[in-house]
Amino acid sequence: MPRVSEEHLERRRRQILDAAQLCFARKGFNATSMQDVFTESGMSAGAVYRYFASKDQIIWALVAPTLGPLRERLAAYIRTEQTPTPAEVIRMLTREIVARSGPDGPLRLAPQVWALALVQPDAAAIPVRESIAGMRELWLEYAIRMRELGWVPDDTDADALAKAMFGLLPGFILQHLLLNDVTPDDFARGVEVMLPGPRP
Amino acid sequence: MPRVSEEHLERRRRQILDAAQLCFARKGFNATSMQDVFTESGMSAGAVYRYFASKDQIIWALVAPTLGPLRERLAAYIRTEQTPTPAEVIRMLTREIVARSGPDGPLRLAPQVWALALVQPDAAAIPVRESIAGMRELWLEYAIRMRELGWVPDDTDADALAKAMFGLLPGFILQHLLLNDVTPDDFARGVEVMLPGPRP
Amino acid sequence: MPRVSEEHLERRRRQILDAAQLCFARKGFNATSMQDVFTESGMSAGAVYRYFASKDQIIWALVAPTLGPLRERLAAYIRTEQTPTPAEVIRMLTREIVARSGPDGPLRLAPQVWALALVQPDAAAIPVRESIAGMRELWLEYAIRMRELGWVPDDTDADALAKAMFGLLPGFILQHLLLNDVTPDDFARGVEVMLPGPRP
Amino acid sequence: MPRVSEEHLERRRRQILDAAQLCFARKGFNATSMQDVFTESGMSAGAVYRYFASKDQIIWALVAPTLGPLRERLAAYIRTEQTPTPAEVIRMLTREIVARSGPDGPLRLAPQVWALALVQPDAAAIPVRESIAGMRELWLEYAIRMRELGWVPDDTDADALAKAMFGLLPGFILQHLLLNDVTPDDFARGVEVMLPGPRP
DNA sequence: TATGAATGAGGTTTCATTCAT
DNA sequence: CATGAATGAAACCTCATTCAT
Repeated sequence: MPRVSEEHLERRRRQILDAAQLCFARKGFNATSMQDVFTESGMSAGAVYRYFASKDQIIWALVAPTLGPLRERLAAYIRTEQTPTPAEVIRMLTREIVARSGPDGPLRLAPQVWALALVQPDAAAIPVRESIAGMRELWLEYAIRMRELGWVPDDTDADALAKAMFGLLPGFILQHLLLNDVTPDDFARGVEVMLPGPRP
Repeated sequence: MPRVSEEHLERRRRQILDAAQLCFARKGFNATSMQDVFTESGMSAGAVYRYFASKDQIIWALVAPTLGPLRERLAAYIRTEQTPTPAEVIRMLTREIVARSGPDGPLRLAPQVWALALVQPDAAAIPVRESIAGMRELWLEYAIRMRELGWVPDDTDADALAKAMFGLLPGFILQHLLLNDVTPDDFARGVEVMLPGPRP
Repeated sequence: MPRVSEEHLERRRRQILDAAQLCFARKGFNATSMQDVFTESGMSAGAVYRYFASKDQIIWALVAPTLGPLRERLAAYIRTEQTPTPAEVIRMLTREIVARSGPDGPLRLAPQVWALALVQPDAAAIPVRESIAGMRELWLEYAIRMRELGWVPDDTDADALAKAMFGLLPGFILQHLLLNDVTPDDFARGVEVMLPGPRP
Repeated sequence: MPRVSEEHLERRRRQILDAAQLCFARKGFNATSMQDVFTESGMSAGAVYRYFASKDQIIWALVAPTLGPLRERLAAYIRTEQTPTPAEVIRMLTREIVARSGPDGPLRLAPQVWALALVQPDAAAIPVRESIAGMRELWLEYAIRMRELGWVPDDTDADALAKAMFGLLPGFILQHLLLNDVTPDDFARGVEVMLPGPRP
C-alpha cells in the first residue's frame, strides 16, 4: 500500500509509540522485548523497523513527551497575570502528573528515564538533563516573581528556592506511582503550610 | 561445624556486593552482566553463585542498604532533645545523601531501584515500598513534633506536610546525580525560606 | 500487442543490471541488499521484481557477460590469418581484462563468480563451468595451431599446454584486482620469456 | 569442566575451525549459518563464541592457513641445492594444491577468500594481499635464480617473469576445483613446453 | 570449596519478496 | 505498469546459570 499519506505515517509512528509506552510502563525498558512491541502494536518486525531504527530510538522518542508537556503547562501557568500561589502551582502540576500517570501515561516512564539517564554515556542523557534543567528554570522564574511580590523575604536566594521547589515534583511522582496514596490536594495542602502566598 | 568461618562467608558476600554495587552504579542493573560482577569481584562464576542464587538476589540485597541507613540517621536526628529545624534536617539528610552518592555509593542506585520497583510484580517491590513508607513515617513523626512546637499552625495536616517534606528528597537526589549542581547548603537554604523553625 | 516497446523493456533490464553490477563490484553479492539495487537503479522494489524474479536471477544474468565477451575476443584474435604469438595473445587479453575491470566493469565480478560456482549446487554452476571450458577450448585450438606452426615441438601435448596457458588468466585477474601492480605489458613480457613465437 | 589444559583449548579451536571449514567449503561463507557451524562442530552457540568473537573471526582464522603453508613449501623447494626446473616446481606445488583441496581442505576456500578480499574494506583484506604478495616474492627469487642459471636470457625481466609464473597457480586451482579435469602432471607438462630447465 | 567451560533460550535486527493501492 | 509499505523467517550473538572436574 504505497504512496501513503503523511498522516498515515504519523499514525503508524504513534501506533508503535503507544504500544511501546504501554509495554515499557508494564515491564520496563529491558524486560520489554521487541517482540512484545510487535505484538502489542499489531505490527510486524519489519514494519516497526521501518519507522524506528532500533529499540533505543523508540525509547528516546518516548523521553521527550515524558517531561516536555509538563514544562509547557508550568510555563503557561506561572505567567498568568494573577500569579498563582505555590500551593496552587503544585496542585495544578500534580494534577497534571496524575492525569499523565495512567497505565499508558508518559509519566509512568519518568523513573525509568531518570535511571536510564544516570547510566547512559553523557551524550545520550543530554535530552533528559536539559529537560530537567529547563523545568527548573521555570521554577527560578517563579521564585523571582515570588520575591518581587513580597511573598518571600527580599534577600531570598531565588536559585536555592527554585531548586527546593522543583525538588518536590519527583517526590510526588514517586509517592504517587509507588505508594499510590498521595493526592494532588494532599500535596498542595502540605506545600501550603510550607509556602504561603500573599500575606494578609 | 562449618568448614569456613562465618566471618569468611560474610567477607565474601561483601566482596560480591561491593563489586556489584560499583558495576550497577556505572552501567545499570541491566547493562551489567554477571561476567562484569565476576571480573570486578575477582571471583569465579561458581563462587558468586554459591553466595547468591541469582542476579536478582544480588540486586535486592543492595536495595535495603540504599535507603535503610538514611532512615536510621533521620530517626536519630529528629528524636534528639533539641528538635532540629526543617532546614537543619534537610541539610543533614542531603549531606548524608551526598556522602553516599560517590561512584560506589549506594545512593547512586536509588533511581534504578525506584524504576525497578515500578516494574516488578507487586510482591517483589514490597521492600522498596516499605522502605519509602518507613521513611515517610519518620517525616510524619517530625511533622507532628513541628505542630507541637508551634512551628506550624495547630490545624496543620501533619500527614500532608510529611508527604510534602518527604517529597523533597527524591528531588534532591535527582538533581544531585543528574545535574550535579545542587549542594546541601543550597537546598537547605531553599527549604529555610519555605519552612522556618522556631518563630522568634 | 505489448503495452510497452520491447526496447523499453530491454532498457529497464539494463538499468537494473548496471546498478546491480556496480553494487556487486563494490560490496559483493551478499553484502549487497536488494535495497541497494533499488536505490542505485532509481527503481522501486516492485519495478525491479517485474524484470527479475529474484536476486539470484540478477546475479546469474551478470555471469554470462563476465566471461563471454572475453571469449569472443580471443576467438577472433587467434583465428586471424597471421596467428599472433602467445605474448601477443596474452597482451591483448589482459588489456581486455583491464578495460573491463573498472569500478563498473564486469570482470570485477569474476572472483565472486568463481566463488559462487564452487558453492552452488552443480546444476546452477553449469554456465560458469561451460564458460570456462569454452574459453579453454579456444586455447586448445590455439595450442594446436602453435604446434602446426612449429612454435612448439611436434610431440607437444596440446591439451596440457592449453590448460597451462589458460591458467595464466585467472592469475592476471587476481593480481590486477587485488594487488593492482601488474600491467598487460608486464605480463606479456613475462610470457614472452616462457613462450616464444616463431623461431628465427 | 574448568581448569582445562592449553591443549584442550587448542583442540576446541580446531574443532570449530574444522567444522567451519567444512561448512564454508560446502555452502560458502554466507550461506553457512552459525547454526550450521554449531551443528557440524557438535558444540553449542555459547561454546563456539567463547573461542571466536564473531563469524568473521572464524573466517579470517581460516584465511591464513589457506595460502600460508603453500608458501612455505615453495620457499623450501626453490631453495634446495639442486634448483628444480619450473615444471618441477609447478608439479610440486600443484600436487600440494590437490592434496589440500579435499572436501575439508583449506584450498577449497581460496576462491572465496579472493572474492572476500576484493569486497572488504582495504584494511581487512591486508592479510590476503600480503599472502599473495609474499608468494609472488618467492617466484621472483626463483626467477632471478633461473636467470643466474642461464635458463632464461640474461636480459630477462625477472619481475615480469615472476608475475607470469605466479599467475599460473590461481588458474590451476580454478580448473581443478571447478572443472576437476586437470592433474598436476597435465599442468607440469604444459609448463614444461613453456619453460624448459637447464639447456642441454 | 572453587573453577570456568559449557549450555541454549531468547534477544535484536535484517532483508528478499509480495501485493494492495 | 509502478509503488513502497509490509511481511516474517532467519540471521548473529549474549548471558544467566549449571555442573563436571
